[in-house]
Amino acid sequence: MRNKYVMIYQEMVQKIEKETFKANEFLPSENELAEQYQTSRETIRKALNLLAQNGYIQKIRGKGSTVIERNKFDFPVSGLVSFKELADKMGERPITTVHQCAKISANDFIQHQLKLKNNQEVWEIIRTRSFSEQRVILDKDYLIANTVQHISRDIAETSIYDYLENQLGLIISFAKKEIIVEEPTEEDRALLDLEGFYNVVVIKNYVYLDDATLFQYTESRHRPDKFRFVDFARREH
Amino acid sequence: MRNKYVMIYQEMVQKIEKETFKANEFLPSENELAEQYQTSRETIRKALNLLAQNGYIQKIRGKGSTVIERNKFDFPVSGLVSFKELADKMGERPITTVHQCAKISANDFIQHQLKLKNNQEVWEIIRTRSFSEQRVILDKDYLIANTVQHISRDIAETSIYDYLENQLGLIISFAKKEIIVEEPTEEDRALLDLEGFYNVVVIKNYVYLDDATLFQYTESRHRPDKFRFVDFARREH
DNA sequence: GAGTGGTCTAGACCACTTG
DNA sequence: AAGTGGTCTAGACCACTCG
Repeated sequence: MRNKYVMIYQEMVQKIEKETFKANEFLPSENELAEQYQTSRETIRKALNLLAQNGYIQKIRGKGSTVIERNKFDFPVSGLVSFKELADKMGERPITTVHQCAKISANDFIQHQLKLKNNQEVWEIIRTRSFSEQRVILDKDYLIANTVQHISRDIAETSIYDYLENQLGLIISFAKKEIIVEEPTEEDRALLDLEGFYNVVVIKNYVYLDDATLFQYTESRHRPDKFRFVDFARREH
Repeated sequence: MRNKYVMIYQEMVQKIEKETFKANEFLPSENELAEQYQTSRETIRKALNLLAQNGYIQKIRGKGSTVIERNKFDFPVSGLVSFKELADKMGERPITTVHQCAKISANDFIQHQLKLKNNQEVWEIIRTRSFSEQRVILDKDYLIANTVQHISRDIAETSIYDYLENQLGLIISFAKKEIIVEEPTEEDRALLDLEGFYNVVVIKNYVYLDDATLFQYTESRHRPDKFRFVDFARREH
């Protein structure tokens, strides 16, 4: 409802998903779109750039913008998408079990990850996710207690992000992720169903707010058969 | 030498890396930069948007743009970066061994991956990468022969991408990646040093040209201890 | 109220593709 | 030559932060 170019972007996403604009066809030209939407060409171009960034269209100089064929299920949209997010989109909701949800004094490891001074407090939340009765993902979250005053078990069971963004009004701006493979720890063995598996895939996630402060460190530890990431990336030139 | 905003972007990247602009400090305002570079504010904004997208700066409304602290070694720059790319940046160049480099008729699997008709030809290139005398990465590349007429063993040994972009003038535009963990195949066991390992990490990569045509499918198969991906991602709002 | 980044405009010139 | 997307401009108004 706010920005014109975001609204145009969203409207065009709809048209692509509803196949008003079909894959491999050309969109109307920028001048035509500017006319249709009663706006300037630069505003249309902002909308088209969003579409291109998110893998909906490919712009071709001198010709026009074509709709990229996308496999709805394999490549849901833009950017890095984890197994849990993919499962959510498919309607397979995991069962979440909260093992720990408490304010603690950060240990050395967490101090280092979150660049904290001595004895700062953090919320530690440890959860497992089960699909078809198998505990396959272990999520360990650490949030700086100065920024997040309180988290209840209920919130941990539903959605922390929803709480942070919609209740507390925090704005998450960017994240740095690292993906590696490790041997399971004793904790992994205890909390996940790892019989017959020799590795876990670990996604380390450093989350920043809109003032560029680091406020959360997360480790998401996956059983390897339930790990899958997809990514759409434009090449830099 | 080309676009003003790209030149400004590159110049500012230099200044950030040389710490003329230091982490957590504010850049000059957009108006000041427009003045300095003798250009319009919109052009400056294009440069700043590139910096923001690539994780160099964070823009804060009403305040200014601050330089994001980046761990040079852990998070080299923007987007998804693989183990091999990370190693390259560290100056640890792997030794490449070419096992196969031939034009073949696509089998069912490759036909499906590259969405080919019957009996189309592809270049099949199979290579291993060794670090410290250990063969840890197996790269299997398939390129549509209509687009790429010829590839020599020499090219496969050095850089295919350099050849495609600089010699053939192909423009690679975007890619879809999928990362999963599998049990090693017999081929993996034969070509990699996998003693004591039970998994390989597989990165499937679908590469598209600037006219949005799919022209390459790659599988990069990593020994799990030599797999590492890092990613910088902005959150969509 | 002064300064910041965010959006939007109307117009210009360019490089590229196609008939 | 006409149409396309790519760049650039100079100016406008807005929402936000901070003293």
